[in-house]
Amino acid sequence: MPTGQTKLDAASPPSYSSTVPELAEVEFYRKQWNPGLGGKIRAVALHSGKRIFRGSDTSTLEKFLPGATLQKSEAHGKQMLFRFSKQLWLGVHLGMTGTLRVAPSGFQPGKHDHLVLHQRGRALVFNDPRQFGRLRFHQGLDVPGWWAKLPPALTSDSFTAAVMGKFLQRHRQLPLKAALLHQAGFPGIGNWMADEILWRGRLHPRTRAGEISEKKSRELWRVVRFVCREACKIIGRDFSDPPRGWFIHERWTAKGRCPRHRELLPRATIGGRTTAWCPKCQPEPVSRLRRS
DNA sequence: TACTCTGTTGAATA
DNA sequence: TTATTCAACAGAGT
Repeated sequence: MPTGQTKLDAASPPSYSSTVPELAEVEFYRKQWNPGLGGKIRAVALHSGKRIFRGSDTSTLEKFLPGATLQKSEAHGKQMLFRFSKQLWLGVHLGMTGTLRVAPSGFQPGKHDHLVLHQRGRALVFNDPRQFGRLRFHQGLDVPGWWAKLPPALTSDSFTAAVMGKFLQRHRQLPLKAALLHQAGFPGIGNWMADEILWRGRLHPRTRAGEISEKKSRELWRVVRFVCREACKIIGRDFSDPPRGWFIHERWTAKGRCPRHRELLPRATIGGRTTAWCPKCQPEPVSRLRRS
């Protein structure tokens, strides 16, 4: 191995600090099972009774999935849906610590490998130590109801500035940071993406969602689109680092500095999550200052 | 050893 | 109806 290289295989965690799956990371993990597309499931191994399967009957999964063929997969925000023959579906949410990977045949599941789909020549593995994720089994001609009801994907044509504006108005009292984390309006946005978006939009994370001007709202919409598209291109492809100059690189430690002018970034819990911002680019909203 | 921190979702509470 | 808080969980760090 060349000097200075970390020991990483193809499906290993990212080199930057976020291991938590958001929009782009989910897309990356979805593709990890691609080698199994078109392949028949020969056997299933799972940890029944684990929280990860909440709401699903694992015995029917064990009964019906063997013999079925993996046909297709899709990602939508933080959700994934795997379609099998025989009208079988597997919904996957990675939570905070979930991953998908391919292992060699004969794979022996470890403590946190809660689901293993054995195919000829390989095993499709779902691993999640903390089990904040979820596996949902569904039988039926149509996609599961929860999948059909997902809000417009942020990179799709149906996520318009008007749709976003309406959502912000409905939750006008929420700090923008909390609104961006709301999966019903911004499916796929997580903590680092929310901070990245607010920094680029030059909006303080505590700004109330209903408080921003039409113009600012439109800018925010453009930034949401940009960050989602770029992240999918960069991270979603092969888990590469976003380029220098992205806020993501600075927001992890107390020593982070604004990429624009090296201002030290304060950190606080906003919307229940650790949040970093630049006081120079993202001034505190006026209405808040008056109130306090 | 014991304690804190991590960040997602959904249930409970206000 | 919407906003806020907290439990679920496991491991790394102090």
